[in-house]
Amino acid sequence: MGENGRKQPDSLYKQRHSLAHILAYAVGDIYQNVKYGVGPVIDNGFFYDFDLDETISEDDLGKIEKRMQEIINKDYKFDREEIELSAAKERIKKQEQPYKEELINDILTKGSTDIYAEEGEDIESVDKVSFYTIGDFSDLCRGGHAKSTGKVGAFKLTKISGAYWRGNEKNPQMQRIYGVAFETQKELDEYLQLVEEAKNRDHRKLGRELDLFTVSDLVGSGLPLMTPRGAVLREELARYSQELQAAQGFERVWSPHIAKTTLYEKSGHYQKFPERFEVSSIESNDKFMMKPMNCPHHIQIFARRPWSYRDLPVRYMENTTNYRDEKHGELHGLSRIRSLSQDDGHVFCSEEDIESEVSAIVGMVKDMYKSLDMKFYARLSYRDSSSIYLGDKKLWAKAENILAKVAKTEKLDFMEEVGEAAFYGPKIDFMVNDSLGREWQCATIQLDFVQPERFDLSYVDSNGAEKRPVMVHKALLGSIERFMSVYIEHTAGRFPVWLAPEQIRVITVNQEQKTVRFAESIVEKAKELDVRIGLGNDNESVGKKIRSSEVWKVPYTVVVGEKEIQSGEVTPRIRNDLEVQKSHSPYKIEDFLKTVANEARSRASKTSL
RNA sequence: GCCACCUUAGCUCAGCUGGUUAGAGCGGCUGUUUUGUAAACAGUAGGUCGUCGGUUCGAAUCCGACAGGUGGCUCCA
Repeated sequence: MGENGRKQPDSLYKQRHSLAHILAYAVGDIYQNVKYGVGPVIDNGFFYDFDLDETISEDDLGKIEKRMQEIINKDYKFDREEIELSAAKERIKKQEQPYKEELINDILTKGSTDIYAEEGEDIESVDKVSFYTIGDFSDLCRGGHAKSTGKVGAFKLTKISGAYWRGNEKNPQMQRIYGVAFETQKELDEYLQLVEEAKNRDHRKLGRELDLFTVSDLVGSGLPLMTPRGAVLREELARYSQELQAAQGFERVWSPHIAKTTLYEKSGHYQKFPERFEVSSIESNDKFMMKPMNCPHHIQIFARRPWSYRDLPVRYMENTTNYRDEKHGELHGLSRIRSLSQDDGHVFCSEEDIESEVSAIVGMVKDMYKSLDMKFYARLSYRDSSSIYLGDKKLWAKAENILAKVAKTEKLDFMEEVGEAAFYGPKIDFMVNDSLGREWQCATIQLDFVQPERFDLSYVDSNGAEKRPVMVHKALLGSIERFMSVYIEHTAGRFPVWLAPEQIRVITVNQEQKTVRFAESIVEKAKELDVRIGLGNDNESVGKKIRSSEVWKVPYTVVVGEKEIQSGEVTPRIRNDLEVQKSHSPYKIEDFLKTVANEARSRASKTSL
């Protein structure tokens, strides 16, 4: 029973749980020799795992749904029965259900079916288990059901997948059938519509339609290529991140994309990165690898010379690409790739400076997501009592207090989670909400007590004593490509002016010399002001060219013809999501262009025209 | 990597159970038109139907392998 399941309203939870049973009943009716796994409630519905002789495909879902509906129509009561464990074991043995038998055995030895529970650890005295029966289908189950099969709301089977028994790839693979379910058909329809909307906003679809990026089989999967338009978006985001950091004293550094593996052996990353790309040299015996992260490089830049407490904090930033050989099946558009760029940065400071440094970075995160018009909350991740965490316990406690204090003084919307810290230090992860209500981890601030130790970093304090600096890792966007995927879906490709690959499109009313020359003069003036402008001078109707500009989601479209040539004024057509109020008045061309340039510079999310 | 599904023109997709020269819309190109705020008209070029192999008189269609893609593989009676 997942945490997620528990957060649901009780009645909905019971309906979904009941549907899982009904699904199992239906599958048992349709197929021979069905071995049942587990069937829990999940975020928007339920699933059930089966071990079947034949493989089912999505085409079979309709058939199963139909049988489920029949069971629902019969309105069977959910009958609860409590029996002794030993009797239950016998009963299941007779049914020849090996998976259920394993569960019973776990209850017997561990008092729980939790796969993470250690044998012998906190054995509850369980002597009875319950079975729930509907019609002639009976299942071992803790409970939580609707009164009868007729009271389960609206559902739809959605997909099918392979899933290992108890999530362990050494175990047999079972067939998992997923369903979504809600109290009413209306809610179900709304949910399905949201899924549909998400499909329409899929960044891979928009990436193609708006010509932002491409993938090539020859270059390799998970290695996206940025087109001119995509490169603009990417550069603008990256530039903003660096401007925010530079304002807080971060200096730009640069490091090569490969390094000797000994660097990562020393940092401790080598063992922790089985998904590394190794690089061999024909000339030398040294082993190299593509850098999976940047901290060891920045550490080496810091370590080049001795430091005084007067020099601290030292802050380095670099927008650069890391390489990680992710599992093939996990690659996805721009969000899960093998060459990911980070707006990375590292601070080397004294313990006393942690608070002000973290606070400054929190300030950047706020600025960044305000400009991007996205809401977020913070998750403070602390250590628990387990032994995986390295570094001085007192320092940990102090640092965790500092993070909490900063979260309060910065008035962050935050939650605290014990046991979620990195092994090298506590952290703040920022969870960004997109316009469809989904959550993404983007920005992060991580304290690190381990790497300064491993690389023996030091500075001289005011008493002349050698001291160990603390390291702070930070990223505002996280992976820039991944952020792009989130942002493309958040905006549905309707970027604000400062990020739009094409900010203005000039459309000609005809192809007469005079008109074309006038349009070209506007393009030239715009370019002088660093405004990104396109020219729509095809031999097409004005309506067609306006449509094209809309389809490409260009913020401003201006049509020029005789009238504009005479007046020297244009009436920009504004993309509707940017409009504050509708008052399309004519602007002198120079004023219009300057306003657009200013909007871009100020990173405004709405138009001021 | 594992499970299921998919792969036909630059894009979106037809092509029924194998049967003449594989189709459409958009986009591209050429021409006509010279357009005033979300799609003018006509013509035309694009495809060894993902790759390789097999079955067959005959394969886009059936079978197999491989490649690439999509959804999932975290939710524990």
